[in-house]
Amino acid sequence: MGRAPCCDKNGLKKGPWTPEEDQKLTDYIQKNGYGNWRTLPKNAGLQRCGKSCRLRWTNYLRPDIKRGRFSFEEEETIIQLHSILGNKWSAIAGRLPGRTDNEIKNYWNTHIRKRLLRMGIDPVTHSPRLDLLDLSTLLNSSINFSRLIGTQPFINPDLIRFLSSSDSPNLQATAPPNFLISNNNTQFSPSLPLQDQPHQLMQYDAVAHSLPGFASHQNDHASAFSAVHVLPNYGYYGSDQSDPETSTFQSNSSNNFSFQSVLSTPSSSPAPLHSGSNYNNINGGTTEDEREISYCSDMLRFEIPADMLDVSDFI
DNA sequence: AAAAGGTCCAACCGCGTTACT
DNA sequence: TAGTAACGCGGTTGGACCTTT
Repeated sequence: MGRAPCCDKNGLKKGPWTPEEDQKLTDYIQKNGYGNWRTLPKNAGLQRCGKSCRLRWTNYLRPDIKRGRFSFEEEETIIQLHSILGNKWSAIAGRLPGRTDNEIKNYWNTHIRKRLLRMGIDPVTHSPRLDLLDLSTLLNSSINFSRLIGTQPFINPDLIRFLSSSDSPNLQATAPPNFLISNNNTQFSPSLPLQDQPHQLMQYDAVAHSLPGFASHQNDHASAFSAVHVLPNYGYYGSDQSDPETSTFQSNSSNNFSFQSVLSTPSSSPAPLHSGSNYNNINGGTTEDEREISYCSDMLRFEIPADMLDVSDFI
């Protein structure tokens, strides 16, 4: 019944690989390929289990592995793919030639994740963190605008009560979604990921009003309304927010979200968003802080080639 | 110069899925 | 079809190295 045991676990070596072991593994795979990890260690004369050999090969010895610092474009790609795929490191690695899932995972946890946190962006949801925002500004702008256009408040009264209470110190963008109201009465679905929730638009609406970058709209509610309602699902990148024709995020079509709409490059865009001088020295000594500033200045406009972001096979 | 704290990354662990008998 | 092991993936760890005090 079942397969024969792949190997005798007893007596197998663990821990760091020696140069001799690396050479044995490399020589064997170059001659015979790596079709069967179960029998490979024995045939190659290694006191390792197949799993360890596979890991060593795929993460370190593979000849096509790209070494060295991640480029700015690679970082961007990782961030955007992560916002869509989550912690699907192997899927992300598949879009970054020469990079391994382990390498990307490590880089995310040690660099990108921390940078996003410093920028006030939740690295899990890729949303601005509400606990870092001025909540009174958020509430006032929302309520004042409601008065102006004569509609119901944008924010659920439950949210106001929640924010007013003293026991909500850690409110984030991941706060209970029932606090948010969609203007077309769509409901939160627990089975859907957060980014697919129809009311997320309204969540960004509220957040956007309190972001510094939206200050210029504070005295122009009409334009603020327009801009907010064409925001793509991920607040710091996407298509041209000022042009409703290039976005499927119309105020009356928040259920029409498609990954294609997020991933595709609007034909009306005259140039890649990162073609500016900010990105001319990406691999030539860009510091962590400089990268962070670049991210901050472009939080609301990100773009990468659509073919790189074709994730239809993961959905 | 040395200790403390932080960062980086290779490697291991555990679990879900797939393949085999 | 059931049982078992291999495979592949994401999460975590441990130690080497670096930076700061």
